[in-house]
Amino acid sequence: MKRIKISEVLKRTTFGEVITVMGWVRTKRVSKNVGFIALNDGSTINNLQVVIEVTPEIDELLSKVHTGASLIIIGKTVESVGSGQQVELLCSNIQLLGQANPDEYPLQPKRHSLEFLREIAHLRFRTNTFSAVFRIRHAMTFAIHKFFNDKGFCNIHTPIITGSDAEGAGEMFQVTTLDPLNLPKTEEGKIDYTQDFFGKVTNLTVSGQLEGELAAMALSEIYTFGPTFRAENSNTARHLAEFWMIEPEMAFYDINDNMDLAEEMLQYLVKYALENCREDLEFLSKRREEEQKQKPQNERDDMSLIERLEFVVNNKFERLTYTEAIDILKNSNANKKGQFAYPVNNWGTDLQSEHERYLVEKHFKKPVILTNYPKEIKAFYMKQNEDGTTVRAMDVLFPQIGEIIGGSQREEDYNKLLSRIQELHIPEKEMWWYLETRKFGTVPHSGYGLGFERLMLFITGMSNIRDVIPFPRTPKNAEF
RNA sequence: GCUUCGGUGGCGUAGUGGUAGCGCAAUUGACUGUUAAUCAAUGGGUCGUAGGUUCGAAUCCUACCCGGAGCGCCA
Repeated sequence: MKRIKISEVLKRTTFGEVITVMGWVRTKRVSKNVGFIALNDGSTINNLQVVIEVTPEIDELLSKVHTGASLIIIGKTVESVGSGQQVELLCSNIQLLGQANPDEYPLQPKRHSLEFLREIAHLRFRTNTFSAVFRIRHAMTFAIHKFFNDKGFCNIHTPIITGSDAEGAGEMFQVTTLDPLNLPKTEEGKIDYTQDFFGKVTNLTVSGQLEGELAAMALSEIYTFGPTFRAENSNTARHLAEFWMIEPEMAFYDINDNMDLAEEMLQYLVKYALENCREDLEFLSKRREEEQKQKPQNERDDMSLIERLEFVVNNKFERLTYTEAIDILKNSNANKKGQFAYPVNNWGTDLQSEHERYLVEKHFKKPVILTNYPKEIKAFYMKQNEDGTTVRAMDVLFPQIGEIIGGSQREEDYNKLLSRIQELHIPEKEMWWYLETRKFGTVPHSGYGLGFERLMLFITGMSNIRDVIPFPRTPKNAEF
């Protein structure tokens, strides 16, 4: 008989049908005449209660059924006698697919720490928290494609292996098939990469932006959604060595169009989660509330997870320039009282995490978009303003996580772009194809990068980025 | 990479010089409907690793490994 998913069974309002379900045991409670199994198949956070009338033969089988075991159950849907669920399954046949020895199976019906579950990432999908997180992750992936598709954007697959070492976004992982114990050498004694697989040095991409711009110069509005790799030795709850990034690039968009798109997209995605992942969000919201109780009063959230998501959907983001932000920070009580580890004195220095958090969480109490940063602290490809000192960059700052989006209007003027490349000693020869877009039919254009896992942190209320990607890659950790 | 806290049964932890205790989970038994059931009993630890100090080390010292938080780099 065909398997019916538990998410479907739980929606039923008519009873009496004999059906087959399959799943994993969450808990088992057996007394003399009746037993209960909470069965979960991952289709929903909720379990199906299976009711079993205990006979000697069944009792023998049930003694092998523990938390984590997999079962096929054939039974009749009945209206629940107990509270806690509407429908339950009266078991007529039970088949044990796979046992889970309780002496070895690490997930027992009790609270486990996220740190412990991270060490058993192969099994953590089976917990409520992680199944909820990864169902939401899927929904967000789908919503991103839907958002851009509905707007007529074209999804572009940019390369994962890149021959360009000038993407300008951080340390790279080298890709090579050379034997490290027997490297071919040139006459000068350097490594001879002409003998490597691609005949040159190649790396894993740190950004698909430059290639994305090429596509936007013909298709007008494109986006990428792929993995990116940074070999930075970053040890924080907000960084991964392998993460997923969404990078739209739009021809004929100026910085304001860019901000409008970023804001509309973020609100769309949060709204999509609220409308399509309600049960999982409610579970995570409660989970976070429990977690908050462990913290001192002054460090606790002022809103629940769901309230915070609703707040973002219903309020415009605050937009201001870097210069305005510096003024606010300089004149803030926090600065005057010396509460910042890095006091704000000078225009021109980059904002620290504490400053971004002050603006978002204390001053405006809503998402903030900062624009027009000093050119010295931003990338070479950003459009230079007429003042000669700032560029049309934009950072979207979110509560709890800080920078969720970084973007800019791109410099479309060939000569200005070239002189910036030369000033920063970026290998000009490597950039020939990028420069040619400004040589032939250049147009004003803009784009940004959204860190997918940072979005996931915000949506799920999880506090460590390693808990919103199935198999996190961080310094000294590539298990599984 | 820096700062800081930590590593004790499967998990969460107490124990700051005299050779380990608690809670949860597990196991067994009881219970005619439970909701991470309840009640009773039982088993389980060379205290991260290596070295040192001491009559004696989970506890003090040194080095290393691993994890958390914060910072830097950024998405």
